[in-house]
Amino acid sequence: MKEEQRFTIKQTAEQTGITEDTIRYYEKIALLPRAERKDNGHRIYRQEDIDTIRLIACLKKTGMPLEEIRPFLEVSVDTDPAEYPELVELLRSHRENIVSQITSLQQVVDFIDMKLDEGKYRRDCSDEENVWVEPKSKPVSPGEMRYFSVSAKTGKSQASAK
Amino acid sequence: MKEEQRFTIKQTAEQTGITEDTIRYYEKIALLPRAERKDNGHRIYRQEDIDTIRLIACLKKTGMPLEEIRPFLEVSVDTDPAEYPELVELLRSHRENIVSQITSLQQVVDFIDMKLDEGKYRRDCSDEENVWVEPKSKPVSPGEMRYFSVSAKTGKSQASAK
DNA sequence: CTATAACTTGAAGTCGACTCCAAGTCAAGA
DNA sequence: TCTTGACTTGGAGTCGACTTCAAGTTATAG
Repeated sequence: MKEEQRFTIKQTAEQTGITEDTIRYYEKIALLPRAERKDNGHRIYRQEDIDTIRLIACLKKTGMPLEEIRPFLEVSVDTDPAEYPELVELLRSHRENIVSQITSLQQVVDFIDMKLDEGKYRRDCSDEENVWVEPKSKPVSPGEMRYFSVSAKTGKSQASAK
Repeated sequence: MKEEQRFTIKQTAEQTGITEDTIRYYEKIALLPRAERKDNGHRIYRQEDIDTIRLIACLKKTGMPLEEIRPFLEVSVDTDPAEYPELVELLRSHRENIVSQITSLQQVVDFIDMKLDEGKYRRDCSDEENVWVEPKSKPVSPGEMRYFSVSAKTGKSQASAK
């Protein structure tokens, strides 16, 4: 009934944006489970594996080191996290981290906005007992930061001003 | 009229959360300008320097590599960025990066929330042609992500479940 | 039959960002 | 005077995360 699609490592790399080498590396350090092999020894991946790799990529983007990603992969497979209270704690705690990271990022955006539309003073950027400059303009153009939908622009800009 | 306060490297480290070694390292790679010295050769820092170091810390938190931070420090001192159009471009472009990073983080928060309040399915996390699971709960408890004020909790949680 | 492409493996190399070390200077206290 | 502490320097070492390499296998195309 189900004819699940299989992918080569190359296709997988293309779909996830993670290089073949890196995928093999993740397998080597057991971040990914040992992939199934064809008779000739070549790795094969299914959609599920691709999702996992994407999740890794996503967590990595948030600056999470590989070792911290590990437990997330366990919880993310099929488990009901309620059965693993320590994992729930982990999730909560990382959620806090991320929310605070978002705040941090938001401050940088504000800093940039401030610079962009006046370029005068400058304030600090600590997170304890935070004294931030008064937001005289928009905190972040509210349309741009709609939580969902990345607005199909390729997103990949790499600072490059000579 | 102004009696500007000076700080030792130790005090500076304490105030910024960056270690002395790292501060010296930043000076070594010229991310920070060579600090003034006392007669005995000891470094001295003023508030301005501390602000700069805090800015570095803040940008680092956003995952920006040191080399990319460099141009930000130039613009951040006293310059009106309008005079440096390439810097304006850099700022805009990094702003885009960050906004997209925030979206990415937001997705992780959503993933976690989803896991936390059901732990059933699992969706991917790519940013091109993004198919995200329907947000059945709050996108991120809206109070928590108030752009300003990190709500004086120490913010420093480090995943640690045995 | 041979060459090319797509993979495999284990091991070594690279790079960014620290982090540590050894040796030295200087000032103040017991 | 000796010791302690806070610093200085240059250089070496570490660590995470790749990235590259060399050598080998297998499948298909010319």
